[in-house]
Amino acid sequence: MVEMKIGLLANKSDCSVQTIRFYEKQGLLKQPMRNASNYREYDDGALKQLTFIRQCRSLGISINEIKQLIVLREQPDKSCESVNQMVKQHIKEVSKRLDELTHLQTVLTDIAASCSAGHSIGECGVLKKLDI
Amino acid sequence: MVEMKIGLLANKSDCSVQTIRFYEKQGLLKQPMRNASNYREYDDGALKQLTFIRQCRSLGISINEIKQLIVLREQPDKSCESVNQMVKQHIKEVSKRLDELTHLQTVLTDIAASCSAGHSIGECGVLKKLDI
DNA sequence: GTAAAGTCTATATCTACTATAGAGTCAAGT
DNA sequence: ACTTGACTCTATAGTAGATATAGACTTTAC
Repeated sequence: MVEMKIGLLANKSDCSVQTIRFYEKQGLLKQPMRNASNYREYDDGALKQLTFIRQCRSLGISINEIKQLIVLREQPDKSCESVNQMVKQHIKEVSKRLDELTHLQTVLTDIAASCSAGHSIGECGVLKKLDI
Repeated sequence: MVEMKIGLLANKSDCSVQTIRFYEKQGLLKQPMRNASNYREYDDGALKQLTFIRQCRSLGISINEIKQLIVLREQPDKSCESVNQMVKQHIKEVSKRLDELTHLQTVLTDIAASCSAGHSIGECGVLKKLDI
């Protein structure tokens, strides 16, 4: 398929129509051609670009970082050091978040276990734990 | 200490001054007394309340849920079932997020490992992986 | 007396979307 | 031809949970 309108692109990319327009406004997707009715017309290149964006987003790469990656991709001769740094940084952040959530899980589980027999707010073990 | 101004409360509660005012506007903290200069004057009860709020927030409990908890706490005779439900729900969500992040970690690690020898954008294994 | 630090309100900014209103367009069915 | 529903358009507002800023006032320390 050579051309498609925004709805079909949304289908193909598992991305809502509004999000596509949002990415365009953010400068992640370049402005597509418009047909006689002012409808956006996309080609397969746009689908590729959008797929790249979604892949990055699913990895927790921010919109600003994606912008940088898009610029970098146009300069094949430059060093890819910053790309590696970005990925390593994300690994660090994810590790940190994993640690936090793991700890949170134990705390929440402990709190849940303290539900007392009476089941009234006044003697609620859960609320007592929340109160530190 | 019987009374304190917002800066000291912020210190004691590990919470910024702006955040305290924000919680007040959200209805989590009741409006404190004001001194002659219109400065907020807090007592230890406010500190306790704020500590409760921060504890809940650190557990991922939303502001709206905290509002509900605050209402519930005033009714000691009612059932604490909804409190338990809330905690259980959070445990579920944290579990889900942990799974997601664990998967993300493996994907990111795999991508990082694909950094090729050349270290140029053009042959960047990392960027190639991002391109699906 | 003056300067720094603290406080006040109101408003804007952040991230990444999501939702809505109101208008225009297009294709299928009757 | 007409209508109905699905699709598209723009512009604007809303979400969560803060965080930051501007401009004015007050207090505190020297």
